[in-house]
Amino acid sequence: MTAKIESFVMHCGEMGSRWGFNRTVGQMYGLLIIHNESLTAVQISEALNISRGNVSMGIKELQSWRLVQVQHKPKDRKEYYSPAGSIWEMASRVFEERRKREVDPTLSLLRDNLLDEPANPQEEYAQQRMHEMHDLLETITHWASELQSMSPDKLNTLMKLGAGVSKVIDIKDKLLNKS
Amino acid sequence: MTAKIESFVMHCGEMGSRWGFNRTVGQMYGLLIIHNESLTAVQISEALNISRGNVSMGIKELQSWRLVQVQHKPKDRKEYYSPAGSIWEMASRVFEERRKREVDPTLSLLRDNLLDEPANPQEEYAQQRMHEMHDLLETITHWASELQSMSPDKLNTLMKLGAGVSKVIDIKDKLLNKS
DNA sequence: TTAAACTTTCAGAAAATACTGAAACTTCAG
DNA sequence: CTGAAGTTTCAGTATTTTCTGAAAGTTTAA
Repeated sequence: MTAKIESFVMHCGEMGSRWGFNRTVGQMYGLLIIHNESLTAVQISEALNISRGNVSMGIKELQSWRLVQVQHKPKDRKEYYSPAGSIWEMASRVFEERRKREVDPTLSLLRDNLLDEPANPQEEYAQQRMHEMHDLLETITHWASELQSMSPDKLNTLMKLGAGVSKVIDIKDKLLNKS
Repeated sequence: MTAKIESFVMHCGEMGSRWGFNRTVGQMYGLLIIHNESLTAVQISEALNISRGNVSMGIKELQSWRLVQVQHKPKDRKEYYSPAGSIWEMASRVFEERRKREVDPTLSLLRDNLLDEPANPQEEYAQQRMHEMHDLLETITHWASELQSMSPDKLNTLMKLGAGVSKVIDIKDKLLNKS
């Protein structure tokens, strides 16, 4: 590993926990991303100086995020790991998985809590706030999944348009009102 | 605290670490959100059964996220804490702070790493990937900040439109091409 | 079958993180 | 000033999370 590659891998380690996994899992993922060939568990454990068992657990974790692929080579029993999909897909999956872990449970708790009638003024206030949270999270989640269903191309156009969408929507409204 | 309120507060605690802070900070924030009046440090520590010192640290943390406000009441030296801003603003701040903590450092590392020429084919490949990551993160960050600068109203319209934006943009393109 | 070449699991150790409570600090009324 | 009423800090402790390495499990070539 050259210095530059190492700095990237170590950075992924440091950021790991902020991205939703732990240090070694972050390093492993970073390594797989910038390495041009798929790697075996032993290669990973040597490159990062971690135990073989830890690599196994880390791969499992990355698989639960749908971020790694396993390959096999002829005449070779080892498993070869590489990142699953393009950079775009990776970002998309991290985003989606985080939504599942960070938002969905809350949405479901809020829904449950909002089912019963408030028993006193304090609960009424609490429910109001929960209602606001629920609606906001719902809207955002729904929107996010719509965006993810768009083609990368379209999405790119949209993003490049930036706050300009607002104008485009205004134009649409005007057209509709005229007719 | 009634059972329903408690369940919400405890949930915030459990989710705390996934949202970027720790259990008690999550609970504290949950409590402040659903409580209709601002609370003193002692009230918080009693409600959550945590030490006074811990409350102080937690408030500091929440302040670093710009999520709590301090108030004072006449004839009273105590500090009263309440959530800063509407639910919308809270979501927006959490989003923004997370971007700062989770994306900005990586963007800056990538930028640095991309400054020097690759020294060998391996580094060349690595830089290609870093370039892709950089561009993607840059685009998303830029877009996110543009969105955040839009008024909540406009943003809401946009979100409700969902994947429908795509059609609106198509229409715009056709109009432009015709002229 | 067997055994070599792998992978996975998991109990216990190590490391990181969070929490307590007492001491230090701050502010302000008298 | 003084001291009462508050807040903050931080060393030490408790808790949680992560990591290791050896044992158990799996797969396959011969």
